[in-house]
Amino acid sequence: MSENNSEKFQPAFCPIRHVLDRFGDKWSILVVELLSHKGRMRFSEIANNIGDISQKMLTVTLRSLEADGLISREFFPEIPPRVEYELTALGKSLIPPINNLLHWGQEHLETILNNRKRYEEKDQEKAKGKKAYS
Amino acid sequence: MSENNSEKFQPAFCPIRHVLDRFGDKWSILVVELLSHKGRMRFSEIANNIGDISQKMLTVTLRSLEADGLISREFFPEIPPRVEYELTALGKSLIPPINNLLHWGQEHLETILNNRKRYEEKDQEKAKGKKAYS
DNA sequence: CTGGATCCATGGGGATACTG
DNA sequence: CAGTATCCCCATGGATCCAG
Repeated sequence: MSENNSEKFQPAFCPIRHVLDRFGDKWSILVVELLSHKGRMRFSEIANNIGDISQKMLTVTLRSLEADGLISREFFPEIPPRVEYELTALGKSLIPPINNLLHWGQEHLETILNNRKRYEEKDQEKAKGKKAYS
Repeated sequence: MSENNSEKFQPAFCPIRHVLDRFGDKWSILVVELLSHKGRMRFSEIANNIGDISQKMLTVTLRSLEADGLISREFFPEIPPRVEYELTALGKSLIPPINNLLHWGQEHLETILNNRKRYEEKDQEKAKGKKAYS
């Protein structure tokens, strides 16, 4: 009985965990979103558009997205070399759900920031109250 | 001109970054998802359902979700004490976009895992090829 | 230009002990 | 039971140098 209560959130069973592990990093979703707007892009283009990503993290992110089949990588053996990235069909299928989430974020961002601010103020009051006692 | 190219992904300008910062951690989305299924839950209930979250991280996660106004926290001064968490209206509004993303994940998880596997194999072949040369 | 390889600092997050 | 406080480790990710 007690076994049946803990059904589907235990790490082993649930695919949700895989998804969250996949997009839990700061950059993956951002890169996908970026590529969805600009289409085909070069390495340095992506780096410049994001601004504050190190080239190491960009490389790692692109590799893992490529490994999952979300983006394609085309290498041009020119001098200087050129590499272009693009969303695959699978990658494109990810755009709608991502946009939903981002849209929700834009819609509620102000509310959330206000909530956060109020919460911090309440926290400081409590801290004051404690200090007044001692 | 060159300024106009880098429009909206720079950290300062874009609300997307706030969203990603908010949900970039491993646990927030999982807790929201869990609460959306079970409704009102106690601290230890959440911990048990997730399984492999430390009580520290659960506390931190719950606090930040509460700070953003996504969940409500009710404390019962009994002995032993009891605390119950629940999604707020704002928190509930987050369920559909999250479910979309998770649904996408479930649908494509197998494909992704296969892609990843094939990618690793290709990687190993390349490594072998290199060694054969030297 | 596009990375790979390495070194290294930071902080996220676990383990443990303690409190109300 | 539901945290808080502390210590501490290790992965994440930045900086730098090197290669094709």
